[in-house]
Amino acid sequence: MNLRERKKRRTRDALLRAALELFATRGYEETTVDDIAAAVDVSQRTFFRYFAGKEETAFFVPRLAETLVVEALRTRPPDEVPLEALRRSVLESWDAINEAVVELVPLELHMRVYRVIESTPALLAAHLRRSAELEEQLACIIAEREGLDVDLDPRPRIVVALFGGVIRVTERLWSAGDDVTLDGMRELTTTYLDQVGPALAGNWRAKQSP
Amino acid sequence: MNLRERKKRRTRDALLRAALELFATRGYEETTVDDIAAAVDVSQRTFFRYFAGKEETAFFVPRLAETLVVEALRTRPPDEVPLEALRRSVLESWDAINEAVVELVPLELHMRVYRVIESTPALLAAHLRRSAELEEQLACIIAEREGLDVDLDPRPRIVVALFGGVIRVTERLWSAGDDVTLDGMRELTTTYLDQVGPALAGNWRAKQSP
DNA sequence: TTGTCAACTGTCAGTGGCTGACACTAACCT
DNA sequence: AGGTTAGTGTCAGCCACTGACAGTTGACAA
Repeated sequence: MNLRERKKRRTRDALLRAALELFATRGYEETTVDDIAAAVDVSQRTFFRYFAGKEETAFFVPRLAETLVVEALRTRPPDEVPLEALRRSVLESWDAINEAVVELVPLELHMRVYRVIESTPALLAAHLRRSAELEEQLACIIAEREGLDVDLDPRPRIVVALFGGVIRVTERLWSAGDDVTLDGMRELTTTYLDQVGPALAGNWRAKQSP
Repeated sequence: MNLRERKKRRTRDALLRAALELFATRGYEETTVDDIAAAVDVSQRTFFRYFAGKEETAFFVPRLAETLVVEALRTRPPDEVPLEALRRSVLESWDAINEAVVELVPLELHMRVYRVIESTPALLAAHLRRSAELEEQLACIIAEREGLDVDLDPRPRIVVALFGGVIRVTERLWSAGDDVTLDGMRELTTTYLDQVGPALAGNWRAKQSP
């Protein structure tokens, strides 16, 4: 790797870490791009040569995670039932994310940034849009696995929407709670997904005391 | 009603219509706040005294719709099963929205704006965030109906997430298709919701030819 | 080693969304 | 009619972001 390339990577990493650190401590809206650039001692213009916008820095890790989930689902054994394939893809991709990024952005920092994302309207909106795009990709893969046409058969999109909803709920609970380990997340996800069947079974009150 | 109040309402309505019309024809990002203000012949500053931001004008109708759905769900008979109560609330609120707003923003204009919302990343993101907030409210109401605690029992949030997912999918199909009537939407929603059960039943391939 | 090319960076000027401060006008009320 | 209050315009300024141009620094060959 070139000196040039190394230098580039170094300033990009520095910008990224500075941004995330500032977001996590001071808050997203309270952090200006000038602040981030100043913390790395480059011009504001340079920041925008590495990132398309302030937002992009906040979603660096989530972005990686998304690509890994897609990859994981693509390589799942085709005999698995859709919901099961999705669940396993997510669970297995978390390890990959952690390995790939822990040097650059420690899990603890990522957690703090995630809380900022959820509590900052503009970031939350962006997060949900990204999730929607991811779900669209996943629906297409599921449809292909099952030999269906996404535009003719609604079921792929429906399962993925349901799955995505559950994931979002668990993510929120996870980041709000105090067990911010990977195993905690795994456990939470599993129990919630197991609730899906019962939740749709109809009359809950009748089912609670049989 | 005062002369003052009438004047206020008139400029607000004028700003709203001008904004929506411009969004629908020229596009959201291609329309500046100055354009909107100029179309009504007021200063830019005045625009911001009526709307918190450019975005708010785009979501004027959706905002009304949200409050109506919440109201509808609140007054649903308590013996209905959750998914059914949700479905009926949405279906019945559409008529109310149409009545309440058709003078100010004709259905046809609203449709064009809706397509702009879906094709403009920033607006789509905002739309999804609003939906998420609405779903949170609905989950709380459902939980109350069923005598549950939203934070202890995951099922209210799960059904609402599923329901919301289906609604979003149908909305997209509806606005993309050519039957943009209310009845078309009603029909689409009904059929899609009926697919929920089968979609989760497990192995689709085995079920397709029994 | 040196000179050339290409890539990276800084500076500057400008746009668009949005806000605070202040002065001005017009509607309200007595 | 005259004082009060609400609504408006103007101006100045912040922040995210972009294009244009010039300066600097690593890459590579002669």
